[in-house]
Amino acid sequence: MYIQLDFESETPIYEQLKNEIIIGIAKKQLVPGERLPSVRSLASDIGINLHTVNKAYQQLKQEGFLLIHRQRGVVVHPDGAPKADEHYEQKLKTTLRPLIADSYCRELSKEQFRRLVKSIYSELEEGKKDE
Amino acid sequence: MYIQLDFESETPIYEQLKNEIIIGIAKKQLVPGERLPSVRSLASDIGINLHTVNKAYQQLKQEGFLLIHRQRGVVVHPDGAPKADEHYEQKLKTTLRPLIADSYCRELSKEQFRRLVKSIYSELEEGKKDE
Amino acid sequence: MYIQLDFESETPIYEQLKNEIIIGIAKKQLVPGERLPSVRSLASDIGINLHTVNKAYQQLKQEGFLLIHRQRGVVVHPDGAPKADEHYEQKLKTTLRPLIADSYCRELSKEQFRRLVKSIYSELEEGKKDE
Amino acid sequence: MYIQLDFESETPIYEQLKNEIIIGIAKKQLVPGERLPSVRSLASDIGINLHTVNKAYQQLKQEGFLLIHRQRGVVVHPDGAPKADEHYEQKLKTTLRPLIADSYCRELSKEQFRRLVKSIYSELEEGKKDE
DNA sequence: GTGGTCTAGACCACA
DNA sequence: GTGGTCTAGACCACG
Repeated sequence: MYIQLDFESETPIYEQLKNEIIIGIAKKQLVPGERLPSVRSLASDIGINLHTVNKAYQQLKQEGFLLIHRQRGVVVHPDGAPKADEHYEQKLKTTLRPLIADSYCRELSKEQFRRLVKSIYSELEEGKKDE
Repeated sequence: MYIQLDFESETPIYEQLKNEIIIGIAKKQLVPGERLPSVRSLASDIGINLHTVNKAYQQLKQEGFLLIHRQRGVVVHPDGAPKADEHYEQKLKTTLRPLIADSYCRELSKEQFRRLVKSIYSELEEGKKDE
Repeated sequence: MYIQLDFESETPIYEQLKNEIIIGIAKKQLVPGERLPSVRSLASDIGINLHTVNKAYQQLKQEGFLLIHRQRGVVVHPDGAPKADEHYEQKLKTTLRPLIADSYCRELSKEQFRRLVKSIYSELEEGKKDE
Repeated sequence: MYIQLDFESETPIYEQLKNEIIIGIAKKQLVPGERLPSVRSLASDIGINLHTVNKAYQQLKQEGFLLIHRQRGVVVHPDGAPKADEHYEQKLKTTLRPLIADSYCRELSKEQFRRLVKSIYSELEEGKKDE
């Protein structure tokens, strides 16, 4: 699994890292129960700070994506991530609204938006092969 | 036009304000050429600092949504926002990917996602009435 | 003589107006001794504030481009503008330096810059015809 | 690299600072990838407010001269500034026109102007030595 | 009265 | 220690 970070991005590195891991899980490149590199080794692999990796891991644990065992280290949560509920949908909607409003102002058509979303789903579902 | 801000949110106030304005433009509650409140009056209306409003205005000007007219003050750009191009779509895709991956992990179905997007488009298109 | 103002420009209107008049003089569309419209009429023609026109006229008088008679009104200075001296050249250089540095960083070649300057001189010298 | 500001000037401090940095880049006293002082240290060095420095940095980032790197701080953009295009040339011409018209009225000869421009190019190209 | 500039000082997120 | 955000208050240029 490749982890691509952009050090010039507005998005904090730990956020980017979280995203990459979540995408990895969505693509099934990381499967439930699978072990992730240790904080230390991942940090040195990517060339970032220990604390940064740790922050990403901790938050993903908090959100139910990862489990952190004392012995077995960090693993993808065997039961999968918590399921989307009403509250989750509302939050997602609040995030999506400004993005869609912006694209709407720029005259990106509904159809174009739909295609864009579809292409992302394809990426995720075809993802296993890219590993 | 109502502007609702969440002062507890992680999202900076000026970002929320930018979003509200963009949504207002998308809903056609703010029309091209229309004048926006002065930084001072809007700031005191919302109960925030004028510099915060100014930052939002400046960035929206920079992005092509607003114009600073020497006689009419701050106005919605008469020509509308810059049109979406290939680069814009790529940026949007990069923003959307982690959101979709996350919802995918949480087993939010494609159909549910589609409905969510559709409901946002409805909001925007019906928006004029809410004014 | 056409006066084109951009109300969205960073440049103050009175500055733009001054520039237009100076360009008019350079192009000999305005000749020494020629009378300019009154503050009042020019202001209403262009659709700007009296004070704005007045400010432009006053500064041009200060700089030696115009004469303001009580009876004859505002006229182009019969003796022409004050000649460039060493101090003037230094000031010009200070203004030009950042412009050239900027274009230099953007890899605009010396030759391109030279052509650009030349095209402006041509405009000025051919200007009489455009009147 | 020396930064000389004139606190009495009409030109805003942040503008002067931007100009100094651009000149520094043109002179290759600041090279692509090189790190700039932090807003705080530069501000205290020059004796101005950190927000003023920040404004200059932000605008230069926006214009493509600088990059904010999460690890290395503020750096000169590794790819150099964006290249001059047709639009840039037009903008430059608009800026140059009044300057040239003014000097033309004051009977500064084309040749004198040419020499002045040339001397600025020399400054820039010899600049490395002045460091 | 409008936006633009500048200062000062505080708190926070990030790495 | 870095930049990012927010507040507060002052002065000025512009129209």
